[in-house]
Amino acid sequence: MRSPSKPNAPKQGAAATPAQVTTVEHTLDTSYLESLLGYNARRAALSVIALFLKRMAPFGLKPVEFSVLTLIAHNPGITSRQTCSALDILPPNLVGIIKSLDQRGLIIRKAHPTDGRAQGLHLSAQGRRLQNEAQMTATALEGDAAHALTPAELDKLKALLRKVYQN
Amino acid sequence: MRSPSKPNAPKQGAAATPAQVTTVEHTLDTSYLESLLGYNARRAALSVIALFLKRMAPFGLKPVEFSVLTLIAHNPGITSRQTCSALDILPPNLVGIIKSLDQRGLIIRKAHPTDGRAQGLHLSAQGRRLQNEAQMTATALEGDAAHALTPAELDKLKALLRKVYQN
DNA sequence: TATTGTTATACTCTATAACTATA
DNA sequence: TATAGTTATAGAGTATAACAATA
Repeated sequence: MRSPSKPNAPKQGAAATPAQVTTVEHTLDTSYLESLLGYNARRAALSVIALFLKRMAPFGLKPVEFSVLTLIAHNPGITSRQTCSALDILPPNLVGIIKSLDQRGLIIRKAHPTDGRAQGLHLSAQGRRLQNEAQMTATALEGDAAHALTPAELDKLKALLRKVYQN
Repeated sequence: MRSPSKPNAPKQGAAATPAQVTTVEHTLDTSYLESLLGYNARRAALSVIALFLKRMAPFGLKPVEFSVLTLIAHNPGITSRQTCSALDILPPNLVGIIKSLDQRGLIIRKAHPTDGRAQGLHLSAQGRRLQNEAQMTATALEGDAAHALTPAELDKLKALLRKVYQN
């Protein structure tokens, strides 16, 4: 997470000391790194995810688990393989997640109607309830994670981000 | 990485099949996830970083190593502790990075002028050359990572991202 | 022959506790 | 007493190879 411990950011009231700054003043030059898309995207993502983790803790859901649950909710009968493609997860790494959600009684694995190898994923009644509450929490979190942005700016930001990673 | 294997994205030419889609058509509904800031920020960050990793491989630099090297280049004499704060890295995790850069002859650790516990970090001549080339590569990468965006959109995106994680 | 779900496994990243030497 | 750098270590996340069952 590493959130509540960042006493950085150039204090505005810092009376411009001439040249030699021998004191413990954190007047570091990070301007170049802050000009890079990857650096900014990663820092922003970690910041939002830190808040996500805190708010989702009561539901026992980490980001990927929420994504999987939400994907199943909106696509009943989806297979593991499709879930992997959609979320860019490797199949071996999804196995444990699915197993965990299954053991918690949140999802149900049914035999696939046409493909004997695959299995369709569905939410249980309990899973539907939890996903519904979690989704409302995630939606409410949006404004808080980007409290420095106007709603229009937030929409613009998300649209630009999608243009970066889609195709 | 997980880049060269994403045959997702709703194909435009897909003739709208009525209702029952039993074929292996990946018409998954990911619209809700794509409405979330955290999801979009993470996907975009991973996409940019994947390209970064590829382009920086010739220099033997991973994102964090590049960040550390660049921070030292622009702030000669910076301490490990300051580096940790600026990049949101935990001290134990920086030790190995510094040690590696030192053993590669890219940085030099000098005794801190006033604090006997600390040590100032500096680039060697070789480190300066490598950082310079890597920085030019990173700058050139910007446009390619966000080829779907105009230069103005890219600037706007980075400004919005900074507003999310700063303060 | 190719694909789905799976196991086993390795490698990286991130996090906590505790030590030493200096302040 | 607090801080800088460090060690050791645990836990999460991410990656590859290989297998059985089915297509």
